[in-house]
Amino acid sequence: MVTIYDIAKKVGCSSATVSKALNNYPDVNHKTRNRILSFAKEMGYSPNAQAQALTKKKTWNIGVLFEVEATNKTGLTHYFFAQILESFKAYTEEKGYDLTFLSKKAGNDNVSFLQHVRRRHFDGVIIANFDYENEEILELIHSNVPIVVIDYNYDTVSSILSDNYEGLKLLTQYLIDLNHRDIVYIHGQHSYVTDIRINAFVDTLTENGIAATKEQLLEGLYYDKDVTYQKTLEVLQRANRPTAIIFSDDYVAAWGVRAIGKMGLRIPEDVSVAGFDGLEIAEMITPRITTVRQNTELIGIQAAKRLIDIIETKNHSKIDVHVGVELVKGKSCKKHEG
Amino acid sequence: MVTIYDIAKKVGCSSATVSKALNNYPDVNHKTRNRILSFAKEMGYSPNAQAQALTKKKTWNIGVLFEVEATNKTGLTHYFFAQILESFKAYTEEKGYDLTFLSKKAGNDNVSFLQHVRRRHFDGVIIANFDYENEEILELIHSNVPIVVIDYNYDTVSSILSDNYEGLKLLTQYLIDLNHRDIVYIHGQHSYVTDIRINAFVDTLTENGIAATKEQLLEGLYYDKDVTYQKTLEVLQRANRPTAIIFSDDYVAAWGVRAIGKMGLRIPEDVSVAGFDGLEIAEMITPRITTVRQNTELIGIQAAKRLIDIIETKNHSKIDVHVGVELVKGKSCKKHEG
DNA sequence: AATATAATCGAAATCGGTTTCGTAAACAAA
DNA sequence: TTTGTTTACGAAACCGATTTCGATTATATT
Repeated sequence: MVTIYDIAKKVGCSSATVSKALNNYPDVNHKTRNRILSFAKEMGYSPNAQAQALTKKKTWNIGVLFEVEATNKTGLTHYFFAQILESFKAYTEEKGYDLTFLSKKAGNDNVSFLQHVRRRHFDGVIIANFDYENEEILELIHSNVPIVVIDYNYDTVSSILSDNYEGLKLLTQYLIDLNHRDIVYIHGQHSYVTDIRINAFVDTLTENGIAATKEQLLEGLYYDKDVTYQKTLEVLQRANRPTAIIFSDDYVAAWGVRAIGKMGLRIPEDVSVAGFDGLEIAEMITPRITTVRQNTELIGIQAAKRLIDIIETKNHSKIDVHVGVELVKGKSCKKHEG
Repeated sequence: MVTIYDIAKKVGCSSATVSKALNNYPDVNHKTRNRILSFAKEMGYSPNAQAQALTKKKTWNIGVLFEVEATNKTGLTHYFFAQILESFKAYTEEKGYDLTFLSKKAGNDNVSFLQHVRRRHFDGVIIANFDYENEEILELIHSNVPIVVIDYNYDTVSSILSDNYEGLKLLTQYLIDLNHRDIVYIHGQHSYVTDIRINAFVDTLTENGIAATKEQLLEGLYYDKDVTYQKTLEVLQRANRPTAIIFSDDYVAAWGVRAIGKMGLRIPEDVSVAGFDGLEIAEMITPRITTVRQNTELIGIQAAKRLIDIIETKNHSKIDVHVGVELVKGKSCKKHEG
């Protein structure tokens, strides 16, 4: 590897001058600078990022914590989070930051997430994780590391969230407008976002003069097809079958559709179905599933912007960004005649 | 941040001794070592990865080049490659390596992929990219950086590949056994893998005494729903409609199914359909699509193993790993009566 | 007791950069 | 001509580790 010392030797100057020339310091003669620059190019010089990080206190590296435990869909293959990460990545890369996954191993030893961050000296960390109350996550959250969180809300950390209340309100109102009264919401496991959605669901029913019953809420698991399949069968076998089912997300909705078919029921003639997230899958299934699209691209960009802002201004203050959602009508809901 | 110098001061020894204690050198007294270790823990010491990388010539960092250009599904959201990356990530992390995406920006300046690698001093690089003949990729390939490539074959670089020949042979033979003679293969853009698959398709037809015609091969684009949709309509409007269509992958097959439905044709009664890759989508679609499952988990693991082996043994010799495939029968193919 | 050997430690060089500060030379102002 | 300013450069300290090698002390051997 070519170093600034190699260049200095060739040019006949000191390493300090080479460094200055490469970093556009004003106190380098024009001719000297040009000689240095052309030699650097000719010799194929690349600055050593580790050495630079040591002196400047900046690694141009962002840690990514995208772990989805408690489900069968992990991190990268999680349709929803993968989209967010994709968009986040595009923005941060454009700004010159590299993305590195946060793991619990570093070389030969086991480390906590925070320790990992301290070792690699990430400039910041982006978190999108289901298990938000995990101790190691909390340790990170309470550290002084620049952090942005997606889909959760901590007291002190900036977060990016879709307008989930609006989302479930739109969906519920849409079904009510289609004359549905007996709507079941198979929601995901409890979390900040889930609670908001449940509130929106119940509020909207209430606002429309419909008394919400306990039977209308069923706890499932986000992105878990098996649990959802069971819960769906359970609901369908009830004496008074609901006329509409809202699933926690599009992925499980797609499997719910299968369960409904298994029972010999038609969608939307016998049961109306809705999902959440706005995954492409919702479009691919027959019938196309009505859903609420979360703007994953914007979520990723906003998260990136906020994080880079924290990093570069050192202003850690909590700023939450809310991203709008959109009702996407498929072919899975129909006016209830009854 | 706590450094070894801080610890040395507290303990009353030199930084050299601290370093040795932390690295299990034999020439440190038992009591001294324990004092150092307990102080290190108490003070919350984390070694500085940059400083370590500078002296040891190892970053414990692997560069990831997962870019899928020329399609609408980019990197992370590419169902197939996301699965591979997920598995690759699990294995490499277990071995202590961190994964960092390779980009074309580093801090404030634009760099080539190779320059990026030189800056960050990645221990190795994993490549899974459609545009394998891209100049910057070739520059990387021809460098001395430890590299493993997925889904392509270079003269000098180790690669991991599914047995694509076997895959398309299984599929074609399956359709022939179902009495299909007029089978159209809407394959992906030309590449190492595509050519193998086409050969397998043609060979299998020939082996069964069926003369392959030009009309049976149509060039589409992997993971591009629009192109596929058009090509599918084109095929269906032919005077002599094929009885079976093999799509380049499950994703486009799912959209092909839609096109077929649009034409008022039934699957599998009017047309049999098959995909490739073994994506979950193939199972979610109605009818379930017959496909060839690529073992993404094994591909990821093998790639990780090979790369780490190159890194740790410094033996760059080209070793190719072939991963078996499996025919997965759905409900999209039916015996042709005619 | 004298010598050989083992155990323990630290000074110093090194990795590849950045940045401060002092200085010499060149130029301008008095 | 003397003084004051720029301009251009480099020595040296520093970032946070690792590692070699020499020195000192303690222990074992004869």
